[in-house]
Amino acid sequence: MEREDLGALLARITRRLIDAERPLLSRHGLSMWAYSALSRLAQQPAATQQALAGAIGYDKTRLIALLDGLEEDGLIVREPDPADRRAHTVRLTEAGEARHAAVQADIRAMEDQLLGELTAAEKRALLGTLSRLARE
Amino acid sequence: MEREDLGALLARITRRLIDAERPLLSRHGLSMWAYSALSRLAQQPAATQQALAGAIGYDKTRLIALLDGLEEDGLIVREPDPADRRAHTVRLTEAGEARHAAVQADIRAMEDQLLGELTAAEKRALLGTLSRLARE
DNA sequence: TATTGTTATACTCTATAACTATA
DNA sequence: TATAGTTATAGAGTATAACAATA
Repeated sequence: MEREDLGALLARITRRLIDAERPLLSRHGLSMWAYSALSRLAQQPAATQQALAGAIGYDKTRLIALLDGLEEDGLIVREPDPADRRAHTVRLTEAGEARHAAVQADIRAMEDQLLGELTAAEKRALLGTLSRLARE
Repeated sequence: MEREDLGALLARITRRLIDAERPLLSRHGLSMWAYSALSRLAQQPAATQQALAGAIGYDKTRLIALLDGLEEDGLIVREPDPADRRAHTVRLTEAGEARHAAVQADIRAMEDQLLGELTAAEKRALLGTLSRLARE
């Protein structure tokens, strides 16, 4: 059995993908973590900043500065939760939704090119299996 | 199309895998990069340290301290290349081979458990597709 | 007493430049 | 002059602890 470790395979592919995403993101003025937060918020607003941090696997203390920047750019808004005044809800603005959609379109195009050599069935199988593994 | 970005999927799975590997590696007294270097050297010795750094995607300046530690532990040996006395070849010792084999066995077992819910055919398809994507 | 958001601090990791010895 | 290995230094990224406001 001369195969590579699964972790080594995934790490190499992930690194390639990140290298390809970096210039796309920087062209839109976003860091990787900023895009990660926007993507999460595009699915659903966050009830607390801590929940958002947990959802994207980021640290709550580092999230502060990240959200500060996104808010300054008008891409998100923080609003105090009337029910619990310690907490702040976080949601995308219209500009934030537009920015996220534009970046995601670029990233999907890049991914499609990378997966170009796969057949449609292979692509479906890959994405399906990865989704299952990620969900657990 | 409500799927997640490929990069986001891969990053999540890779992080899960790394979290699962960390305790295994530390039980064997190895860092992630140390294991990465041992894995590469188990495939073939390195003609130069720079070649090894390139092969595992690490920085040549950071590789120094890593190899210092591995050499001190008796897992690798550096030998000056008689043909070019600037260069050092790097290869595993017997102890290095044994250590690598032991760690890899643990990691493979963990991976198999993680992939446990997949059928044999799905596993083959996944590893095959990932290998192709990693190779390019 | 516990939790949310926040700040400050220390620590680790990574990138850059420069040195030496060879070629 | 260019390259392999090395060292030193600066910068970015990350983790830990502590604080104020609220529950």
